[in-house]
Amino acid sequence: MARDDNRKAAATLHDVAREAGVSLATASRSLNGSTRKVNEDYRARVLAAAARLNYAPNLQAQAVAKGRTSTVGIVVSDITDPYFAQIAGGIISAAERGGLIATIAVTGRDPEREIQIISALRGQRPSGIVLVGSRLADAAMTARLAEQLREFEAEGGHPVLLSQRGLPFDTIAFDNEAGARSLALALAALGYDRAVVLAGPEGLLTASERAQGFIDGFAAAGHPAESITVVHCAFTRDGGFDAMGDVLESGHEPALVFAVNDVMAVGAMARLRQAGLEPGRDVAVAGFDDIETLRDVDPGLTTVRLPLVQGGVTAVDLIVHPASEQSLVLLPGEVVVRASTPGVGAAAAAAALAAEALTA
Amino acid sequence: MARDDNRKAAATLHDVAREAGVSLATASRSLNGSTRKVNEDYRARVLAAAARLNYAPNLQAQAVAKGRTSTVGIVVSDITDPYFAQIAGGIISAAERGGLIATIAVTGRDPEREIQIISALRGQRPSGIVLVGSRLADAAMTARLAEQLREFEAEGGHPVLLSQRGLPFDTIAFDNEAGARSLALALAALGYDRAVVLAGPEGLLTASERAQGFIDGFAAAGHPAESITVVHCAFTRDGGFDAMGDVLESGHEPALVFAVNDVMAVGAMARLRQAGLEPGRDVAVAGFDDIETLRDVDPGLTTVRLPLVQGGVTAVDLIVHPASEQSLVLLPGEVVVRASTPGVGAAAAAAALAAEALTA
DNA sequence: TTGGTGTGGAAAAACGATTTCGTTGTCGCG
DNA sequence: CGCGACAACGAAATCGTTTTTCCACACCAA
Repeated sequence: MARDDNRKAAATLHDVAREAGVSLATASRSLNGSTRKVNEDYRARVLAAAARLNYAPNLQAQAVAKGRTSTVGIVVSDITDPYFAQIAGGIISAAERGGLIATIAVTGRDPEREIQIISALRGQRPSGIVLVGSRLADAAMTARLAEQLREFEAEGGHPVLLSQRGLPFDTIAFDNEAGARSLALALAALGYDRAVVLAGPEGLLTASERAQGFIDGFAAAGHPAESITVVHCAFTRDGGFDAMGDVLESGHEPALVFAVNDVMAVGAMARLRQAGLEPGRDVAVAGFDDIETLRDVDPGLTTVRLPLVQGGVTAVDLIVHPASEQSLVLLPGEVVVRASTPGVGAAAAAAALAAEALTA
Repeated sequence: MARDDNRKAAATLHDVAREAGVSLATASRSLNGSTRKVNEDYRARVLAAAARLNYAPNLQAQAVAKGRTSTVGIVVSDITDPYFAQIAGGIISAAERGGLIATIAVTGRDPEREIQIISALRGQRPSGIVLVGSRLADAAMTARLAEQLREFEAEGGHPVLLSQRGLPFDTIAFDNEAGARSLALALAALGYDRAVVLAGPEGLLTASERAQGFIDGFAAAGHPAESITVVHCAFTRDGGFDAMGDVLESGHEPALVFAVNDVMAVGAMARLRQAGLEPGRDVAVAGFDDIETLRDVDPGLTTVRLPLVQGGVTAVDLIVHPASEQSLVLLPGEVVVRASTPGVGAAAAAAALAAEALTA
């Protein structure tokens, strides 16, 4: 049979009211929370009628009547990237817990598209928008984006920036700089005194914060800037892979490679293996993020664990319970040392000894 | 300053019309497609006014007026699982290309919650719902779910099932059985004649299809059912890890382990290492899905590549261009042999030789 | 000039909810 | 018995759109 037969319109509140023999207003009041009370008999009648008709309130109509929706818009660069997936997971589950519907859009890392998306999202009149991902150091673009967000805010919406600082809105950021600095200190303590930094694209704030933090940490440990070689590349697995290739082809075989995110680190490890070098033995590798899916790579990847899910949850919190003033939440990372950076020389021996003691 | 100062309501179509000095109808007709034509001068005036006021049409109101939205609802078990993330990525990008907004909800693998979500989603009046994830072999639950989906369809919505067969709606499925069978044949050709199957939870269709396909393939290669040990476990990384642990603790050290998805396979590999066994050398391991993020694990994981993104894209296609009859799309997988299953004995030597020839 | 036709614009009626406000009914108290 | 207070119901206004209806006008052919 063809499929648009026996199409029946969805039951409306009107239908429910008629079925229950009450007025529209009463039906509305009994079905959806209202400040006013309604007689228990009536409420029961309405609920029964609604169940009988399989009634589901038309959210769009509710939204028009109330002037606002219970939706939160999520904007990410790429949902297949586990970094964004984990953050989005936190946002979605927190939203559902708070009775909000999550809407999601992906920018593909295109700032122009990002602005379009925000503009389109405004039409949805969501109660909040969570914009996650890094900002490029492009002043003109940033200004246009800020303009859209300001407009959204003026209309009563609540924009939250996640993992990107510097715009005048509620912001949740991971402390990339401090995390990278701690990581550098930890690695220096393991005896590393030179490093190659796969630094991601120039102008991408998240990436440059991490690179800079690492350089600072190394400096604090007494290693001058010259001990570090910075290589720029895409912020992706392939970026790490290719950049590692460039380094190797330049004849350089580094003792330590720091990739500014885990996905890049994995790419770099793959490239090392392709060159016959074993990560963790011939070349130490460290990453950033502590992506869950990558916790089982071998050798275990030294990295900085970020509370990604918590970041998402906090963002929704800010939307549901807005503070009276603009807030900035800075979430710290935590260094996790694993087998990919075993250490060198005396420091390595000491570290191994400590590990031994720990297991015993 | 406190933040709800100078809140100005969003510009409405009414405002635009007044600003442009035309009627509401004219404004509507010039901004959104309509059958009737409008004078070019007027249209220009309206467009200019809209831009000036930074007008974004209220989608809820449009939806109420038109009786339908241009939204597609996505329902997944867990967005942080890369399997779902990749599918969702395909859906979202295809939706955006088609001018649809994507809404997303996660069930956390709870069938009860899944039904709730569908019901709530109906209230959004989306043009389509893509339900991705496996069905449990629970007849009562399935019937209730089908009831909700039927209702949604009757209201003019378009439900699509992705990666789960057997319900009377448009369906896109991956050919788990054939994929697993091919994998088993390939592994048998490599000389493996016994295997442990980490089979996921009992009653989860995707998992059991893969397990059964593998058993069939092994049988087709001449190895009887007794050559396979089936162990049930959760469909997650930890499930694979724990099940592998159980196997090892039972004193069994298998030559080949087939985990019914990649994430489980990675868990199993981690557990093997913990027991001092090197995957790919001491124990061969195979997975299923060919998750992108896991393509760089070492040793490379033998698996079956599924066109996950394409599955998502196809689902949206079915929503945008509905066929007149119910359709079933079966997407095939492709066996990818990597270093985690090097082969045994003469077969291994032959395989290595062939590989050699290929590189030369 | 007249009648038909095609095109554009203004006004009003949906759409499906919420919410305001007026009406009715009940109860307690003197 | 009458009055006021209070609770709860229902009619109608409202939200921001689309869509229909109807009117005005220009153009064309006879």
